[in-house]
Order: sequence, then structure tokens, then C-alpha cells
Amino acid sequence: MDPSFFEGEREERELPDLPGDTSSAVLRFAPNPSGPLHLGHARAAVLNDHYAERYGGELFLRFEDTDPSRVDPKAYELIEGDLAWLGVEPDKTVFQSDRIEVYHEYAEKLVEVEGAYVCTCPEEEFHELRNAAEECPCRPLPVDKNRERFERMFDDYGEGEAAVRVRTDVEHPDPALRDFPAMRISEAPHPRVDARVYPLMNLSVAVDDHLLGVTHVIRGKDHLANTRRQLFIYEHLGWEPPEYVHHGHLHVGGVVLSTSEIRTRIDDGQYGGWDDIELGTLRAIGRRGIRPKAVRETVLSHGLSENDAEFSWKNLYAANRKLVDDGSDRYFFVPGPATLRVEGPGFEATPPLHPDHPERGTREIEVSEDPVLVVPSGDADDLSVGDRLRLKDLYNLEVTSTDPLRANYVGNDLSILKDGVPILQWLPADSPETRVLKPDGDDSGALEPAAADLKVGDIVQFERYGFCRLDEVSPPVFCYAHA
RNA sequence: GCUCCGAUAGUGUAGUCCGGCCAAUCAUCUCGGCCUCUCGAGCCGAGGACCGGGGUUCAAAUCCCCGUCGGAGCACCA
Repeated sequence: MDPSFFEGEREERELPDLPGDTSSAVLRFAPNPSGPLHLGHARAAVLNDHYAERYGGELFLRFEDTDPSRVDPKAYELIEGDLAWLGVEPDKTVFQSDRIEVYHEYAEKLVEVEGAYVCTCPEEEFHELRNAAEECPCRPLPVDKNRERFERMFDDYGEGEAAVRVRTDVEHPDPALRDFPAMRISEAPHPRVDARVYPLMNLSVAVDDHLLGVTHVIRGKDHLANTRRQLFIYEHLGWEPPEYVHHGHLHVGGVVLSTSEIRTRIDDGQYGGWDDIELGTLRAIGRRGIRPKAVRETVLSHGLSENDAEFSWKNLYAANRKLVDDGSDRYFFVPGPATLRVEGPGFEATPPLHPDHPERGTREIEVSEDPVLVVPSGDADDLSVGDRLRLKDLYNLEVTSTDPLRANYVGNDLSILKDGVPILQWLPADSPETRVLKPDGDDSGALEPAAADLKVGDIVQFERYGFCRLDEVSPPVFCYAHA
């Protein structure tokens, strides 16, 4: 039986049902195409995908690219790639930039039903009035006048000179909900469309969610106020709103998540790209050998809870370790190699490729008589003259000198382990070199020759070191995942 | 300043809607033990939490109030 079957079952059982009618659920993931996805996005993406799958419903990918100044044309494909990696397969992809006229149409409708008006107040003046719970001079204007002003937005008014506002309640206790804007003019060029009158998110989102038949909206709780704003639009237009669920934020420590900040640092050369292993982008995480399923499980383990959560790398690593342990062959990697001269007989070590799977065979490491070996300098530093140690899968030694480090062969009896002697990984001194890229500082060292057959993307476990993914073949470079 | 949300072990989470079966779940984590060969896996054991104060009640993690702390919004961004 496939163990993932049970994991899938458990996933389903642990998450609560969505509110409302879920018999034909339609969900959506709606990113702004400004860059690739990171851990923070993964929560909404996976949650929506999970429920769409669970209810046999549909999932839309909707690019919310209605702010021309915040669109990176490359981001569309980056995001689609990230979703594919995550195993999120949208049934349909929608570009809001293709639908500008649709939003114009509904903005006009809002004006017609007096659910919105065109406001020409300077921004600051409007804000002052709003904060004072007073209506602006444009608000009481008749529909005729608004219709005319609406037309003028397309050919007369310039950027910042007019905006469509949704009529809510100027005395609403929450100032954030008082007559919010729904459409504006922007002269910035858009990579996909030729326009200058753009909807603001609350208009385009409400219109699309309704038109596309979205039944459940799962999004971050930073949209709590937007949900309430969108509800006003539903009411003005006489639409039935979807069910909303807001999840808390994921605080991801130790990495930079901000797309704009990453972008400038890439331009500075501080990061090698969107997949720089120091980053919290999905591409960076995948590059390190974290499986998408580990991300999914970890993200799903946070549930739908509205409280913010501290993202735990340890939990991610633990989930990934379970996923990759069985399939990862073992090899020796000696970081910071310290030379160890041995007096002893020649030998051929044959450690198993995987201790739990002897059937996979062994690696072979030839050791000459009186060999020159390397061991991790961190371990070498702990050694004193007279100490005994075990070179894993090779033989036992007794230290005769620490500077330089020398040791004599003292047999091959495994019972030495009963005495608690240290077990070290080791390699012939002439082994190939490799580098392991780690977020907190790279390691260089000796690589077991048998690892030469690995392909890019293979995940291995370097014994006593950790799980790593082969990133480049020659010269070999690995990325560190976790212990 | 105004408004909204949240608060269970180091971390995440279940339970909270419909109070009792919760001296509180599961995972991770930490510590110890086992294991003739990893600081991995596995097995065994241990540790660790209902933010504080009032109230309602026979009974409160669960309901109410106040407070504290944390987060978010008050953009012609999403």
C-alpha cells in the first residue's frame, strides 16, 4: 500500500470543511504577477488547490495584473512554473488585463445604480473628509453628472484627476470602509494591454469572483477589509457573495520574502537569482532538495486558522526528511578535510548505498596500505593522542599524533563501538573536491568518487552531514537541504 | 486617532460554533535509553501549553466583560 494514501487521508481529515455549499466548489488563486511565488504565497495556493481537489471542484488561476506599474512580464511564467512544481494544476487561467472592458462595464453599472460616483477631489482632500466622516463634494452629484464624468475618465481627465468610488457609508465606524476607490487612471504602460483606466482590486475581484462563479474565497487575512469592501459591491449589484475564509500570515524567519527587495538585491548581485538558496522563494527551496510535497504538508498543517503563525523550518525539514530519506543513497562527504596519515593494511570499504536497503548494493572505496586519508576537521579537532576511533565501514584506529594527525590500524572489530568510540566518515586524500551551498555559509570538502554517477536533481544523504541535492555536475556542486 | 482580527507546550496544530467524556490531540522539538558501523531511519521512555483578571454555571480551554500582548486595515497597491 502506498503510504502517501494514508497521508492524504490524514490531510483531509485534519482540515475542517469549508462553510456553505461545497457540492460544486469553485476556488481561485489570484496572485499579482510581480515575481515568483514564495512560501507566503504557498499557503493560499495549496489551500485552494487542496479544497478544489477535495470537493472535486474547480480551481482558477487568476493573474491580478491591473496595476501596470507592478507587473513583471516574466512573472506570469514564473508563477505558472512554481504552481506546477507545487502540484497545483489550475483548471483555467484568467488574466485580468484581458478583461479591462468588463470592469469598465460594471463600473458603469455601479454608477447607474448609484452604487458608485466619480470623484475628482484631490486625494488628500478626500482623505481628510473621510477621516472626518464627511462626504466629499462629488458624492451628492446626480447620476447624469456622474455618467458624464465617467465618460470623461477615458478621454479627458488625466492621471490622478478622477476616480470611481463605491458608495458605502461616510460615517462607517471603520474609516477603511468609507467610499473606497474602484477605478483609477494610470498612464504607466502595461505589458499586456493598452489601457489607461484601470479597475482597483476590489472592483475587479468582486466582478471576477462573481462572473467566474467562485463559491469559496480562501485568502490571507490581510484581505479582511477588502472582503467587507467587496461585499458592498455585491450588494449594489444584487449579487450573492461567495463564502470567505481568511488564513493568518506565515512569518517566515531567516529569509527575505519581499519580492521587490529580492529584485533589487538580485540586480545588485547580492543574490544569484530568484533561486538563490538564501531566499524563501519556492524555486530556492526546491533547489535545495525540498520536495513540493513537504511544502504542501507543512503549509496544510497550519490549517485555515486565522491567527498568524511562525513558519517552522524544522517542521518543513522533518516533513521533507520523511519524504527523501528512503530514496536518498548515502555517500561520504568530508567537509573541511583534515589530513590523516594512517599506518595500516590495504583494504576495500564497501558501505551500503542505503542502510535500510542492502539490496541496492554498495559503494566501493579502495584504500591502499598506509593510506593518506581525510576526515572532517571538526572531528579531527576533538581527537587526542591515544584516542580510538572507527572509520565508518573501514577499520579502527588509534591516534598516535594530532599535529600532524596520525593514527595506527588497531583492527576491525566492531565491538569497539560498545565503548562509545566516535565513528567518522572519511575519504582517500585524493578524492574529488566538491562544494555544498548552504544558506548560512558554504562548505567545501572531499567527495566520495562513487557520487560521480549522480545526476543533477538527485538527492543524497552525506553521512553524518545531511541531505543535499546535486546542483551541478562538473565540478560537482550540491545544495544543502537539512540534516 | 479610528476599525477589524487573533491569543492552547520551543514550533505548528486538534478541541472553542452546540460548556461536562480535556488533569487537553497529533506532529515537530528537547533530553535519556536501545540498535556491531550516520549527528539519518527505527524502537522505548521522559519533558513541555489552555495570555491575565473578573463574571455566568453544579461544571469553562470552550460562553460574557475588562485588560494585556500580537497582527492587519484606514493607497486613485494587491
